[in-house]
Amino acid sequence: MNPVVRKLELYTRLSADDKAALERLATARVRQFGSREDIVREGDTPKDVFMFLSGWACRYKQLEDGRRQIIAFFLPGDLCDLNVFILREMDHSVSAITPVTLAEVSRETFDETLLNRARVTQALWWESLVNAAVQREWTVNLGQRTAAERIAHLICELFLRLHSVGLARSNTCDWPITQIELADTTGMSSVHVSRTINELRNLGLIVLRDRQLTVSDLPGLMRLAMFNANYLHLQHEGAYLDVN
Amino acid sequence: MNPVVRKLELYTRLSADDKAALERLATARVRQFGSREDIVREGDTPKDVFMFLSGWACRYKQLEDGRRQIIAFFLPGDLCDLNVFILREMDHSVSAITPVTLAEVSRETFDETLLNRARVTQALWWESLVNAAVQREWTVNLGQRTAAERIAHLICELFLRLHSVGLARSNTCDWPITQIELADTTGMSSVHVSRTINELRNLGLIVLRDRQLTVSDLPGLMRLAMFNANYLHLQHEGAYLDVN
DNA sequence: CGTCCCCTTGAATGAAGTCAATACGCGTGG
DNA sequence: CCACGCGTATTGACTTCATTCAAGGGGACG
Repeated sequence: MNPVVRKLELYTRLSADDKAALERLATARVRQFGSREDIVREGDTPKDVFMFLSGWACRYKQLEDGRRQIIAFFLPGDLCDLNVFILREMDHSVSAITPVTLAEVSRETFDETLLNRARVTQALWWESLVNAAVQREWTVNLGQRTAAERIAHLICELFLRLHSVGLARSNTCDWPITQIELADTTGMSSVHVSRTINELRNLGLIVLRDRQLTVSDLPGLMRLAMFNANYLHLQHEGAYLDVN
Repeated sequence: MNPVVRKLELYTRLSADDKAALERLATARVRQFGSREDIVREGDTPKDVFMFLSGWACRYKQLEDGRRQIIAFFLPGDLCDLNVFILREMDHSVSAITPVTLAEVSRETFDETLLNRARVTQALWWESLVNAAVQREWTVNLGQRTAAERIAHLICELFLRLHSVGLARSNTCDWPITQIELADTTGMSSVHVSRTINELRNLGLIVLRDRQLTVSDLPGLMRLAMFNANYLHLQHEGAYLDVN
């Protein structure tokens, strides 16, 4: 099933018609990007909404002297800035981490298709409010948590997010990000990321190898990270669907 | 003039009628909060949109063990989460820094009044996209910048934002935040904030006393912080109004 | 006039970064 | 098939930056 539909259905019930409309949007203009390829660059004029269908991507910003901060991860089912086109110019870049498939939807198509579908519109707002909440939590993560807590927190978040779109089997999921990318995400050096991951391994919380992550002790990891899932706002109308 | 109107006019031209409508919203249900008083608390059910009319406020999150991170500042003219009511529960708190005046607008009133005012709606989206961009920039700030750069960057941002709503006279503005709050914002200890501010003073970049900030050398401060104002998206349709 | 909060400064400690060497896996091309 | 190079991960030693602890000063306010 289309991961965007799957994700929005987490929040609200969609009619068959709603789903079909979303499905059409997600199949009309599909594009592929290679691993580590830029999808949009800072300074570009924003044109389309992106619906991420497969693979991992990230938002990032780069300082003049080369320091780079990853600002967000896009997983299948995620959407990118419903209203960017209001702004004249992108203030950040988006890049593929793995090979990525996404659907581009023009502003016009997007508006026409969804404007009078109240439930879809509401679900889209929910999605973008959750994105904002995630961004806030990342601020807390960088500002207050220690190295180990930061990494642990990020792992909890991504694991739960993957779970919510069916991309984690029991306690295992893909983990395509390198330690360098993890460093650029958590604001630490890659050397220290390596040491910190080892710490988590030695605590028996995770197993990480061959780009596969196993969370051996999710409660323990959450405790260490002081992870409170409330900011993901999974307690919603459609939550009952989680069981399926 | 109402700072919300002033701010939205930065972006787009509003008709006299639009302005009057906003003015009505901003005067109907006005509330006052004392210095350091909580305005909403994590866990509350979101009800209203807030329009900040005077004073400074902040969003913050607190970890179980007491560590606190300030996530955003609200200045006069700022709005708070147009769509929060979609979410069941607040995932963060909002607190006054100085005495604060704000207008509460219920979801219904908000929708009724603005839904068919296209320019106002667009301006409100612009406002919330800029908020998101600010949040992203804070992520970069915490993740990549050094102590001095962080403080310098924050000063640049707040100074420009105050300027854009007419709350800075030439190179001076109010600076009501304590060093402890600055520490909770920049993820450092208050001791180190003190030292870092002294560093900026000694470089001749700022003068800060009696809750008044003077930016003696804005270009220098921006250079130090690697401050790029693009994320504030001030290059918009209504920018010509800045001259007045 | 005392108390509380905020700011400042010094000295000791601790966390994370840098530098550097090594190891491993993977793909490419000889 | 093996050699090579490249990107990634790991580990140790050292340095740098920021925190913590502690003490003192100053202003606001009851």
